[in-house]
Order: sequence, then structure tokens, then C-alpha cells
Amino acid sequence: MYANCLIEYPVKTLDKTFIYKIPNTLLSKIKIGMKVLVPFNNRQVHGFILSITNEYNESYELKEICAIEDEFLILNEELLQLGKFLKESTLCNLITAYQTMLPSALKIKDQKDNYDKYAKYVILDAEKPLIESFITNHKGQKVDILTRLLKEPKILKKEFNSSTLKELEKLHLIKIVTEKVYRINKTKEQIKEKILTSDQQIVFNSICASLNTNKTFLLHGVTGSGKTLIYINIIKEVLKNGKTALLLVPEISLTEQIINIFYAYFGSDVAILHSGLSKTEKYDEYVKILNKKVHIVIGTRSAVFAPLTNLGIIIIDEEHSDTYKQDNTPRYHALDMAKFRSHYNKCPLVLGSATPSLESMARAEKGVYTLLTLKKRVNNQILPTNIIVDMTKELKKRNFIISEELDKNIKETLNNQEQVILLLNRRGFSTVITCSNCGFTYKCPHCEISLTYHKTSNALRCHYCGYTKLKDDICPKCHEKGLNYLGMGTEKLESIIAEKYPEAKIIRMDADTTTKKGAHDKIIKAFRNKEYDILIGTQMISKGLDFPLCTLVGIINADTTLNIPDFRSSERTFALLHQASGRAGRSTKKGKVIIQTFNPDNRTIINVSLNDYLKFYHEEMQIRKLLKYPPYYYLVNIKVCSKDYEKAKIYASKVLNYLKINLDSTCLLLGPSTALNFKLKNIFRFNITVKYKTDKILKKVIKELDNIFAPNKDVFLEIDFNPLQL
DNA sequence: AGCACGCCGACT
DNA sequence: GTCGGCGTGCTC
Repeated sequence: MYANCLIEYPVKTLDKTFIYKIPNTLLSKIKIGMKVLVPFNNRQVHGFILSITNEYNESYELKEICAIEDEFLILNEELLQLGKFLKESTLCNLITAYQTMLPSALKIKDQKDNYDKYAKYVILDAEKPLIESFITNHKGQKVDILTRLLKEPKILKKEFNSSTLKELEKLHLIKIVTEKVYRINKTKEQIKEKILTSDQQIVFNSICASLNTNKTFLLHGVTGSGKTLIYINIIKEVLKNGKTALLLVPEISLTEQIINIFYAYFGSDVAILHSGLSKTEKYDEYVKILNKKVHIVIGTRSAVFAPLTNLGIIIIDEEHSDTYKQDNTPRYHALDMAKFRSHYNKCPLVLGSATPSLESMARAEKGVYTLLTLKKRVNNQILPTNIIVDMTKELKKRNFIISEELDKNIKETLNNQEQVILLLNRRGFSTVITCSNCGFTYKCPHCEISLTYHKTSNALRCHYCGYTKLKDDICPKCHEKGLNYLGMGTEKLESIIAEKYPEAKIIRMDADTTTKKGAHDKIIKAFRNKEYDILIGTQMISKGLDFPLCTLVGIINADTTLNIPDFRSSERTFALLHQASGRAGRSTKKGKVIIQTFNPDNRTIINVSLNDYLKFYHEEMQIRKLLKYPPYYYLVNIKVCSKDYEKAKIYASKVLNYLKINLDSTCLLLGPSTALNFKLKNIFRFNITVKYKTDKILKKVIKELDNIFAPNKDVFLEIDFNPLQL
């Protein structure tokens, strides 16, 4: 028998299988998907067995497989195929695909010692009557131990004095056993079952009616409409059928609440997978899944590769979130992987969001996905009232940061013993020039995208098409000398607020205050327990959190994300502001949201204030159609990278030429332009973007291009299909 | 990737 | 004469 093996090195030249003879000693043990050790070019290397054959008729002599690395870690048929799909959709090496699918402790290179954790337990070693008679005839700790063991099947050894245990062991009354334990252990809690509302019931029913199909559902539910409860009920249904469930969430730390609810409902039947776990914890959780100890997996992006078998449902919560796309190789989208698994397992895929991505909504409109809508919040709470404040007017009143309206409302809310959330998204790092007099921002005439200021060249530039304009001090709209840099961090805001409202207790949550493990959870819990009155934070406070006492949300500057030079900036802004406003008034009291902006006429901001996703969606679709962006066109971004500026530049135009010749006229080409991170780690990168309608020819051409560049040493390509950022 | 083979320059 | 530079090519 012979085996085709994939070698551990992630290089193009080794991106193929090598054939080995299976020695007789291993014949019975070896299986497809196993990690093995093989001789390779006078060394021993790790590899995966991809297939086994009994045919071999080449002329050269074969080497034998040395050993099985891990008898129990096996990539099953589904995962092996999923890896191939991952390779195809991102053009990475096959070994890279399999490596990304495994937790770090099980990656092929990791010289695995033993990550398994064991514990010693005491169990009974005699019949019940014998134990009972011993108890009646004796006294002391020995009796205590035995009495407890009659009630509990096993008890941790370290709870008792070991010499006492030894005596009992000698009498053959107890035994000490070693068992594998998992580092994370949760138990079910007693919870009062919530009944679905009639709207929720309708959604639940239509998904349940399709449990044995690979339909994709888009669940568009307003903030606070109780999507989590629907997920729980569907999963219960799936478990009843003996199947398993996969729930993807954008970021675990922000979704602590969901996890806790699931632990409460399902206890040890849940495994979690995310970056916050230690290597060993992750290993444990993975092994739990592999050993079929759990039926439910909750996790972030890479959890889409969880080795669950017999999947009955896949749910992607906050479907629109950017975190589902990996931003380094392989640049996959969890949604695509989920679709593959949904087809493979013939199980439905549910995409949930209050602000679906335009791509998903468009597919739902076309009937590719089944659209399910939850229009009402549970208990019929009304959505918050949104007030737009024109900051250009406030500036004239010398209110730079807090408008009169917001100030008034903060005071009122504090007086009512209610809570305030202030959102300031300073993620827009690239300096944007805005006129403080009239709110004007520069836009590229070709791309309708904000221009970015480049200090080195003293120019404004479009990162999409390369359009460049010299820096100007005078605003072209109002002809005043009002052009200004925008930018203030949460830290500065905190001190301003502290000064303005000295009686209020303030807490800040952003990347700086949440570096430590568990810091997120601490801040959230403290705020929910009303230890603080005002929460200041970046976008991380906007998602899925539930603060019943919060009735006011203030958005300090709604424009920061709007001005990021990206065709998705409107979509992101809408999602962020809508999510943030959804934090207000989730309990009995009505919420209020104050949106401060320099662009009060901006369609996105107006639609946020109207709480109208569909209106936003339709308007934004018009713009995408006009500018030929997704979902009307697909995008692929090719970065031509080199340490040598000239080489990068020359090869970029070569790539462009190659594409021009080989692609048909329905494909549109942009660039080469300098990429957003033009010079990163001393590597220069040029962007070329292709807009296309069908990927039939395109995939082939890009693949070919990739192969042409593979042997090149000083220039390399980074290819990103469906990029979120260019 | 990593190692052998190979063909040219400055040294005991 | 020989040690060693890293260019090229191959790995079941």
C-alpha cells in the first residue's frame, strides 16, 4: 500500500503530494488525514496523508513512512475537502490551508509533548452493602469519605488526606483512578425558560421547516429583537435530532454574554474556540469536539473549522462584521467556509444581523437567501429617538466637543439616575482634512471616496485610483481658511467629561483599557451593576451589549468612520451608529440617541437617525451600482510587493498588462496605485484592483499570474479575493 | 524550506 | 593547492 503525503513546508514548489510506501507494521493503523513522519531529502519531516492507494508503477524506488505522529488527530473527509476549498478560494498552499484549520497546539510543526491534563479521582471499589457495613462500624474521616462516595460517583483525590485514602485502598474499599480532564468545565444552570414571541416563533418555524436542507437564511432583526433566544431554540431542536450546532460570533470578548447564556442552557455540551484561550485550553476544547464530547461549538472566525461531525445548523451572528474575514494569508471569509459546510452536511446556515452586509441583503432580495425579518423589539419596546446635532452650528457657539443638546440630556439622564454611553470612534487613523467652517471633506472625483492627506508629499491622494491633488489651505466650498485635521481620542474625551460632570462616575473602554484578560468583562459588568454613570468607548461598546439602565447614547463625532477612504465607509458607519444607538433604552424606559455630526445632510447619518436600514440599503445600492462596487461587481485586490521601490513599480505595471491582455472586457481594472500601507516593514506595495462579474476566467487568470510570480524572489504578490479593504 | 552540488575568489 | 561564498536544483 502507498500513501500520498503533503509535506509541512508552505512553499509553492512543495504544494503537491509525495508518494510513500506504507510499512507492514503501520498498515493496520494508518488512515487518511493522519499526521505522519516521513523521510524527505535526507531528513525527516512532518506530513499529512491525503490518500491511500495500492497502485504504484513508476520506475524509482519509494521510501517508507517512518511513523505516525498522532494516532488520534485525524482530519476527517469533510475537513480534508474543506481545506481544498479554502486553498481554491484564497489561492494559498494546501498545507497552509490545513494548518489554519487546526489549533496551534495541533499544527503540524508543533512538537507535541502532551497537552492532556489528568486528575486523580477516588471511586468505590466494593459493593454497596460492604461499604455500608464499614460505615456503621467505624468513625472519622474514613466514614466521611465513604458516605460522600455513596452519593457522588467520583471525588477529586486532593480533597482528602492521602494516607487515609491509602488505608482505605488497602482494604479494597476504594480505588484511585486517573482520568483525563478538560480545563474548561461549565455546568448547566437552572433558568426560567423564555417563551418565544409570535414574531420569533414565525422565524423559528421557518428555519425548523428546513432543517434538512442547505438553505441560507438571512435573519434581519432590529437591535433587541431577541435573536439569541431564537438561536437557542433552534439549537435545541437540532440536538433533539442528534445533530450538532456551530455558532460563530464576531469577537468573543464582546460576546461574553452570549457565551454565558449558552453555558447556562447547555452547560458542558458547549465548547468555545477563540484567541482569548491559552494554547492548552484551546487544545482541550478542540479535543472535546474531536472526541464528540460536545454538540455545540461557539467561536470566532477560525471556529468555522471545528471538527464537528453531523452538523445540523450553522449560525453566524452579526453577519456583517469585518472580523469574519481573515486579514492575512489565507484571506478567507468564514461565511464562504460556512456555506461549504452547510452544503456538505445538508444543514441550514443562518446569518443574523440588525444591519446585514449589502452583499447578504442583495442576495436575500434576489432570493438566493431566504429573508426572515424581526421588526419589533421584544416586549414591544420602541426603538430609541434619534436627534441629529449639527456641529458646525455648535462650533460657532464654541461648543467643540459636547453640544448644548447632548449636555442637556447628559445632565437630565444623570439626574434620573440613569446611564449614559458616549461613543467616539477614533479608529480613523489616517488624517482627514475637513473644513471646520462648512463641514466639507475632499472626495476623489473618480471614486467618490475621501482623500487622504500625505504629509511627505504634501498632497491629498485617493487610495483606489491614485488620483492626487496638492494640499490646499483654503476650503474650495466656502473659501474660508477653515481646513482642519480631525481627531480626538477617547482619553481626551474622558478628561473633558470628568471636568464637565464632576459628580458622575466615568469608565472608559477602548483598546488601551482592555489589554488584560478579562478586562472587557469587568468593565461591562461594573457598568451594568451601575458602579458607573458614564461609559466612554470606541466601537467595541456598540456590539450586542445589554445595559438595561442606559437610556442615552451620545455619538460624539459620527463623521470619523464616514471619512475613512473606503467604498464601504457608509456601510460601516451605518452599522456602527445603528448598533450603538441600539444600546439605548433596552429595558422599560425609552432611549434617546444624540448624533453629533459635521455632515447633518449626509444620507447615511439621516438614515441612522430614522432607524431605517432598508432605506439606507436601497440608497447605498444605487451608489454601488453607479460606481460599480460590490454587490454589483466582485473585487479582487492584488498587491505587488517588493523591498525595492522600482521593482515593485515595474512589476505592478507588468501585472496590470498581464491582466489587460488575459482578462475579457467585462472586467474593470484599477491602479496601480499606492496601497494604504504603502511602505510597511520596508516593503513597498502597489495595489491593482479588478472589478468583475463572473469568476470563470478570472480565477484561472489570477491563478496563472500567481504561478508566474511564484519563483520570483524579490517581488511577491498578495492576492485578496473580496477584500474588505483595499 | 533546507540541503547537496557546483563553480569561482582569497587564504593556511 | 583548499576553504568557503551563495547560485541552482531537487526532494516521493
